[in-house]
Amino acid sequence: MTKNRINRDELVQRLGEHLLETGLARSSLRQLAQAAGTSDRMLLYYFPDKEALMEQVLTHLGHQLAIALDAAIPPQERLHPARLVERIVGIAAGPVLGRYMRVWTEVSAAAGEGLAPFPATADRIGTLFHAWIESRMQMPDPARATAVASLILTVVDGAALLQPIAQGQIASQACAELVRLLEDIAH
Amino acid sequence: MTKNRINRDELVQRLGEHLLETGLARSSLRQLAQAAGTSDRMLLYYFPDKEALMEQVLTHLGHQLAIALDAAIPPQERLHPARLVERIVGIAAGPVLGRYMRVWTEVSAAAGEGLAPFPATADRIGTLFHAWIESRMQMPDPARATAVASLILTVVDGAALLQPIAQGQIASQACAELVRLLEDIAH
DNA sequence: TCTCCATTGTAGCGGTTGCTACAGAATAGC
DNA sequence: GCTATTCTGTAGCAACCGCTACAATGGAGA
Repeated sequence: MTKNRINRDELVQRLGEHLLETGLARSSLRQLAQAAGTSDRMLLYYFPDKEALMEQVLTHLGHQLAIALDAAIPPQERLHPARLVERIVGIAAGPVLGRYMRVWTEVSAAAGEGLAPFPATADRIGTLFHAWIESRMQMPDPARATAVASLILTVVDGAALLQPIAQGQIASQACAELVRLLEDIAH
Repeated sequence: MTKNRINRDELVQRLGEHLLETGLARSSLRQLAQAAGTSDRMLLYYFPDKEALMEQVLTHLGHQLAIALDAAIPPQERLHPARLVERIVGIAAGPVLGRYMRVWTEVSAAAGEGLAPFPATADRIGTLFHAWIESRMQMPDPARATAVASLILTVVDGAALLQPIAQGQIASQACAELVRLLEDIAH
């Protein structure tokens, strides 16, 4: 039928890349367009408005996150909570999850202020991340597993938020201390 | 000498109140001015620019936070880490710290993007909060006390960030699980 | 009363924001 | 080739942003 010059999916991918690279604050329609190699006019041709654009790009980044996480720890693998935290911290220091977490803090903060479409998007991605952590955890008691997964997610997010403070010392200390505390959980 | 119609300190206080109430995102000079009962023109008479204004208002909020914390747990009191977390969570649910945490997540996220003056301000307030937690903690080993304080601060901040997700369930589960884990630390 | 200076209002600057009207270009199906 | 539809560039809208020029106000000291 139609033969788009620029594939719409590729557009979303480029926009996501720009978001990861420069953050939510520096992402006006014109800035996004320039980064993707088009014009703001075209962005509003492919998407009804900026809100819808943002939602789709963030959803795409969510899928990308899920893929990266599954690649780092395959679905059948189960880890002791302490080992899981160590692995996640290792991933979070890398280039993939590291850039993602910076954007994620901005999205969550915007969600806290109720700015559309961030509340709904943040809820989806946060829930996804939480479910992934829980699914990779080796823990007999399922209820406890949910609670521990919540703690791990909270520490990882808090660490991302505190990254710019005290040269990241507080964040890394927190992760190390969490590992120490989780060590005593029964295997 | 000069008899200011509107006291400058009261101006800072009103601006801080507006920040707590409506967040960083809805705080243009005109919006701030209206909330404080003046004009944007006057804000730029009292402050050299918006950056300086923001820095002073956030510093004021930092002092206000310190006072609220000291009032909740007096300086000579020392608590077991698990009890301390319970107390902080109780305070954070209240009207004073609750509103503050919402703004704090925005400030930290902006600091992560390097937008002036937030990196410096976030660093100061984060360090202050961390020192306060450590100072209220009863713990023989000082090095461990620093690490545990980092973990507590990280969980509290992460919980604030995750507040809008899953109706706050993840955040509250995380705090409860942290208390459980800290319970085993020697008194 | 007069002068001086801190304070304030009015108006507007140049720039950015999200978004749109309109026309032209390209590309399909026939 | 013709037409209908899809795509895209140009130009600009109204609203907002941080900030400023300029003039008026008003109270205090002389």
